[in-house]
Parts: sequence; structure tokens; C-alpha cells
Amino acid sequence: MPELPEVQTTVNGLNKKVKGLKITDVWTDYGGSYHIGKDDIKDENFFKKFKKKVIGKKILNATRRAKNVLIHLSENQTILVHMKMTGHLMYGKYTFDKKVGKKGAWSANDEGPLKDPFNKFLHFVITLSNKKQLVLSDTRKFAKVTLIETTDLNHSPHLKDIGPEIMTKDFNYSNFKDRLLKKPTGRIKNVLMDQSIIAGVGNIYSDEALWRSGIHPEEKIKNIPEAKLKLLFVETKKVLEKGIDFGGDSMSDYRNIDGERGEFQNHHMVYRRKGESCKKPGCKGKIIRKIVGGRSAHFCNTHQKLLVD
DNA sequence: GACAATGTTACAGT
DNA sequence: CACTGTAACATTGT
Repeated sequence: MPELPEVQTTVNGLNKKVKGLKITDVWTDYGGSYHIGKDDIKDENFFKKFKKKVIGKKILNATRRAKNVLIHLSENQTILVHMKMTGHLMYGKYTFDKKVGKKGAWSANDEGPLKDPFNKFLHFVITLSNKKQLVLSDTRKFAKVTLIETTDLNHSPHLKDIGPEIMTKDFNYSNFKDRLLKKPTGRIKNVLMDQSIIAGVGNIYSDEALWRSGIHPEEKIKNIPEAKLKLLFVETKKVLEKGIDFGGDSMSDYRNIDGERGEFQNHHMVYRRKGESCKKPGCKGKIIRKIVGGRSAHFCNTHQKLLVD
């Protein structure tokens, strides 16, 4: 799924395109899919309530918390969308064709997002007052969509255990160190990706940040020298910023609000470069792949050596 | 056919 | 309790 830069790119797009519009209808075909918990539109009863509550509301703006998209509506309502692995939100002119398949399907016509003439994976569609649509494409159907009272957001079970945002100005190195040290024996890659420790970093950007900092993904937090940890703080922020500048990473499914790919996948130093040579100037290393904490880690076997076992 | 895939979470085991 | 590994979710691309 989208990590911080991809979610931020989507949120920026929403603020440009759908702010001020009213919701006139909502549609989903998630019903019957598995779901965890009763407060998700995959639950048919929840969707009925959701529909009643959001129709007629105005979209005020969108924000990001960790990897969640928060679409703030009038009358204290906020739609939370977690895109998980393959979800992405797109905005354009879509039409519903009853004749496609058993239940009908949505497709984009000429006015819809570029390069997305027909998409079989649209599972959630919001129709807006200008007759255009905000759609959620979600190939693997892992996404989460729910509704929370805006004033309760921070206490909601979906957000209450999420750690601080690394990109905010008041989050400094000392805060970063304190957060990571909550898991002194944890392995850096996994702790960096732990949303309850720090919000927004996932598999791609953690690999890239560790490569830039010359830290082995399995190094335990307490064994990382101060200078390296400081470097990691700076480089993590830099690489996330770079991801945003390139409009996100579309090596896999991610698309921006206009259905276009981001460019970050063309600037990877390690992620998915297994067997290739390390790009660090002067480094003769090779990129290797290893499962760390259940996720595939990519790193250089030369300039990212494990210091302490 | 086998394997891997941007995330999260529940559960079993140590 | 802390931590680790695995499976599950559903589907695609290599």
C-alpha cells in the first residue's frame, strides 16, 4: 500500500479537486467480502448507516494521519480510508453500466482519469454534486473505509494507538530517539515501520532510509550508535520528502487522484534491486534481500553491516 | 506453477 | 509480559 508519500499525494490531490463539493450518493460492492469489525463499509448494516450519514454533507478538506486518508465533512463527520496494499483513490467522471457482469460496474469515460478507461476493481464510489465521482480502486479488497465523528478522531480505535508524525516541525531528533527506544531490543527496520512508534513509514521507504544511513535492517535499536541514529532521522525525513516530490511510488498499484503513476520507483537505491550493485559512490557491495520481521528487506551487504549480533 | 507484492491484525508459540 | 513467526485477507504480475 501506499506509505506516507503516496497517502500525502492523494490527500493533496483531494484538497485540489473535491474540496467544497457535496456528496450526493455512495455505492459499494464490498458487501459480502470479509471484514474485521462492525465499523467498516464491508459490513452491510454499517454501510446503510454510513450512506444515510454522508449523503448531503459537504467535503471541507482532507488530511493525513499515518497512512490513513481523512476526508472531513460538514456536521462533524470524517470518512477514514486506509488503502492498505493496493487501494488508491481517483477522481473523475465515471458511469455505472448495469450490463457489465452480474451486478454492473463503474467505468471512466473520456473525462475520467487518464490511462484508466476501465477498472474492474472499483469497490467504493462517492458521487459528488458536480456529477463527478471519487472512486476507490482496491484490487485485493484489503482497504478499510469507515466514518468517525470528527471531534472523536484522536480517540477512535482506528487512530488512538498511532505514534507521532515524523514530518511535523515540532518532532525533533530527541523525540525520534525516545520513540525508537521504546523497543530497545527491536530490530530497526521493524521498529521504524511500527505505526505505534512512528507514523507513516512502510517497507519501501524503510529500506531506502536504512540504505542511506548505512544501517543494517536487523540492527537492534540499543546497539545503533548515536551518530547513525541521528543520520537515520534526517535521511528518513529526506527520503519521505523525496517520495512526495516524485508524486509517490507506483512500482505496484498506486496511482494519484488523476489515475497517473508517481515516479519514485525510478529512483530506488535498494528496494527491489536484489542482485544488483550498490549505488553508493565508491561502494562495491551487492544488494541482497532477506526476510526481516516477516517483511522483505533489501540492503547492501557491504556498507550496511551488522555491528552487534 | 511457484513466488512475491506498498499493510494490518489475530493468533500461536517461545 | 515481551517478542517472533505465520496466516489471513484477494488478486495480480513475473
